[in-house]
Amino acid sequence: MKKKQLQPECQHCEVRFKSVFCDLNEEDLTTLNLSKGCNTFKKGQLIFNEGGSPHGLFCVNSGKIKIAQSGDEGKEQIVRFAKEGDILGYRSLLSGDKYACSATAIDDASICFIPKNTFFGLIEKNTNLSMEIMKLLAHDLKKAEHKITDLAQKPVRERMAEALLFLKETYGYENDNATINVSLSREEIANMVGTARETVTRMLIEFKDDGILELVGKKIKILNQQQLVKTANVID
Amino acid sequence: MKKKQLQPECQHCEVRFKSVFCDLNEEDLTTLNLSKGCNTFKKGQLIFNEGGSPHGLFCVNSGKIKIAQSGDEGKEQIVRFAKEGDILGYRSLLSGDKYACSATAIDDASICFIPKNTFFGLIEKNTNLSMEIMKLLAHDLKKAEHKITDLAQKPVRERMAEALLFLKETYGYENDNATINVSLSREEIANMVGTARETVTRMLIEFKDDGILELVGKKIKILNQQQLVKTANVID
DNA sequence: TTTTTAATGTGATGAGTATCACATTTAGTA
DNA sequence: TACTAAATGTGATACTCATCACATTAAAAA
Repeated sequence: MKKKQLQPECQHCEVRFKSVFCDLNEEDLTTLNLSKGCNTFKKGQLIFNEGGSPHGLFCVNSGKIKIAQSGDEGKEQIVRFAKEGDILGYRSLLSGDKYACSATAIDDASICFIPKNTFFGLIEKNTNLSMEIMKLLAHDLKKAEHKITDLAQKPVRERMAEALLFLKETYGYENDNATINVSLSREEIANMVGTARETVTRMLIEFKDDGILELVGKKIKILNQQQLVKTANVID
Repeated sequence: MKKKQLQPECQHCEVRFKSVFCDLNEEDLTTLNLSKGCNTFKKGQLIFNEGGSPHGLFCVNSGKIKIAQSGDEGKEQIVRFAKEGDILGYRSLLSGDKYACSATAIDDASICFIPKNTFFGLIEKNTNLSMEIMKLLAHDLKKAEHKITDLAQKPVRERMAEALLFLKETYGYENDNATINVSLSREEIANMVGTARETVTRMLIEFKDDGILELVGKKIKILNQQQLVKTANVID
């Protein structure tokens, strides 16, 4: 029986090349590897909590994560998602704030933790890493501002369609090349779109009746992507 | 008669200390000064346009600027504001995209332009500058995600109150220590809050009737800040 | 399995706010 | 100054979508 590799090495990390650490040299990689720790999280488990102090950076080995903040009367608002190769907690770490969001596993996940000092040390040495982080933040900001415009101006039906396309972009398809590779509750979808759970149910059924989707439990299969794009009414 | 200083020097720039360039050394400052150009913009004038290619960074000497994108059916959505000491166009420049927003002067402005190469050169040399940019982006992202949650969950009245507090934070008061130091049309306020022009009118009158505000033309005077904060229903 | 709990579906109802149409005021221009 | 255009105010109306209440189904626990 093969021994379970609880502490994978950064030098041989498969997802590193998809990450901001893709260009690190051997020396830095060793530093990173020696100071990092790896943990597993069960589906539903909290990774970090809104209001807490960041002590480092999380680096996702595998699994799916939602990043959300609590709004009016504690209602969850999902603002981002993460997957393997993504990092978590960088926003708060860089701005020096407490966490403005919490991160929760929406699937079993394996996540490394990189202490604050190690991370800042790497940034200081490594212009390329800084650049990657800036690109990441700039990309997040673009997405966020696009979402602001959507929320302010688009009806639920369009936002719903756009959300499904976004989930497909983020997590891809299952083997059938049609089913979105993530399971979210209707409520989570609502908290992502900015609507009520009941409205999500109704919209999904509408889309199904229009022949755009097929629904099997929490799984969503896209039957007519073109129609979905049209429904989303996206310009870009 | 004193000669008009069309090309102010970075070395003696008053607003530099409020900016991301606050820690630049003399050498870098000279580089910056030699390659930069300075322009004036009239109220209403476009500084850069959504869809255009960024060739550099703008640095605001004086004036007030709105950063907006066009959403559904071309409707303007204001996503950020800028003032003296702020930089413009960094998001697109860093992510390598075309401009996702346009920037327009909402007051006569004086703005320097820093060529792309100069800026990236400075970033490469200057860890501290990178860090400042990262902080800036992280801060913007935090604000944007907060706004997402607001738009998704709060009623117009609360968002309206929050917008007024935000404008006061950004541009401060006039000499009377009560009037918000910026003039926006009702429509611009609507495009900031994510509501209709008519609703802005009604909300402002509501606030006035509640004794929270005084309205003189486009100027808004805050009479009862405490009540305004309560109305905004902000947690943080 | 049975029992319990959570998640989802469904119809009815109403609140919040957009939209429309037009009056009125303000600002810009001749 | 008068004239024109733009911005703002105002009431009526309509419509999207949240909310509530409850039925139904699925998942978890006993």
